[in-house]
Amino acid sequence: MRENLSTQTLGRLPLYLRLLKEKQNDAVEYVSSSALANELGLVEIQVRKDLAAVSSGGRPKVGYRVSELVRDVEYALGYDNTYDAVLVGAGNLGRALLSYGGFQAYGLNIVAAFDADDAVVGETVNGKQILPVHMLQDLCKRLQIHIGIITTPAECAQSVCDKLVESGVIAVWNFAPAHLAVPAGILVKSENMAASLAQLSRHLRDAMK
Amino acid sequence: MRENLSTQTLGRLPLYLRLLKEKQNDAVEYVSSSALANELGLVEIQVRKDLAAVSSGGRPKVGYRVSELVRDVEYALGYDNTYDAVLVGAGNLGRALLSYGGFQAYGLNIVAAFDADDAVVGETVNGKQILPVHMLQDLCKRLQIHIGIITTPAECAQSVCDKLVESGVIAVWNFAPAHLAVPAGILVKSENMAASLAQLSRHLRDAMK
DNA sequence: TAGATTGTTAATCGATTAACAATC
DNA sequence: TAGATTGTTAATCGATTAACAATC
Repeated sequence: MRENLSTQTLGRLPLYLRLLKEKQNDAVEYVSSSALANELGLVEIQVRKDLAAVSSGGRPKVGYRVSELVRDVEYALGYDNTYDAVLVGAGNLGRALLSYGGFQAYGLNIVAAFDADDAVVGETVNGKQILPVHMLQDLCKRLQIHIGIITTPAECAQSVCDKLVESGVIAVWNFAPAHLAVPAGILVKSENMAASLAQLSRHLRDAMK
Repeated sequence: MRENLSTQTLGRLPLYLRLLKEKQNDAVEYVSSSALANELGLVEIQVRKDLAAVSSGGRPKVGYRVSELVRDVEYALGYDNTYDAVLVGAGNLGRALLSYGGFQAYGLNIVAAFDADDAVVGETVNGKQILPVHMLQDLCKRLQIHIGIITTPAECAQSVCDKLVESGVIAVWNFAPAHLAVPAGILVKSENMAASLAQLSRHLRDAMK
């Protein structure tokens, strides 16, 4: 059970977790690497490597204990803690994330949203108030918010990011199609839907001809 | 200008494109690899490698012609064609994607949505009708839809995917947290928000102690 | 014991980075 | 010409895969 996981391994852990919880529901006690690999479209040796990185291991001939694996994977994913977050930019995407609610399971709790547009300020989405953006910094500091979600247009993303960092945010989840520059020690994770779309488009073009 | 791009390179192309278009707006004619690298937080040699893979190249001492690069990158991304798509699962996330509208710029046109819940069937989101899911296959075949977007709960994702593939869809954009098995030749691109969240959670936990 | 399954060590593969040559 | 910038070839690095040993 190492401390440092590769980004690749970390990215596969949620897939394992979902499947493991399904097994748990079905009262399955042990699972083998080949079973997991099969259901997830991976190769078994990769599954073993990944699991070895986060868990204390399985038993030859028996496999891995599901309950143990669930616990270890959840710990590795950081889902054992819950963190408060703010969201900036209450447009379509921002509202969708506010409404979604499923993030709780991942340890993320959005406490408030902010927008620069007075027309939407004051609204409530899924029990979360949309506040004017000038209140952003004060609230982050007061509530000691450490995660910021950016769903603004690309033009505002950097300045919003700067404000968040200034107010104590150390992890930024960025949905704006912009590169964000941050000081060392701050993590920016950008969702890159354009990249996914590009893969789809190319596949289609190649398949069509 | 090769035909086969690595997934990594493909993933960076949208970042270049956004920046290049900004330059174009500002009437900048030439740009160097170091300028691009700087603004995107990359190293210049990587920028040159990426651009070499999609464009016929720049001029020493001058740099790359912005207009040429925009054209070549767009082509590489497959944004020169527009493809019709259907969306299945008109929940929070599904509606958000329907409303978003920004996908047009990436060559994606969502023509209709489907849902299993009669309560939402008949509604219109952003001019797009929500149809009952039993009409899915017929419509896909009739309109020759080749892209399917899955925003259902995880439990339904595989069966929806099967239906899409049966009806001629060859590229699937999957937002459900589930692994989808498909025949050879079909591309599944899964958005993995849980993986991003895991990175944020871990960073926070590490930073906190 | 034999066989299934995990875990470790080595080999391969691909992407990134470095060094340097080519060019305007 | 000199210097800046691109492009190519080689080295490094990390992740995946393969071979095989350990274990129940």
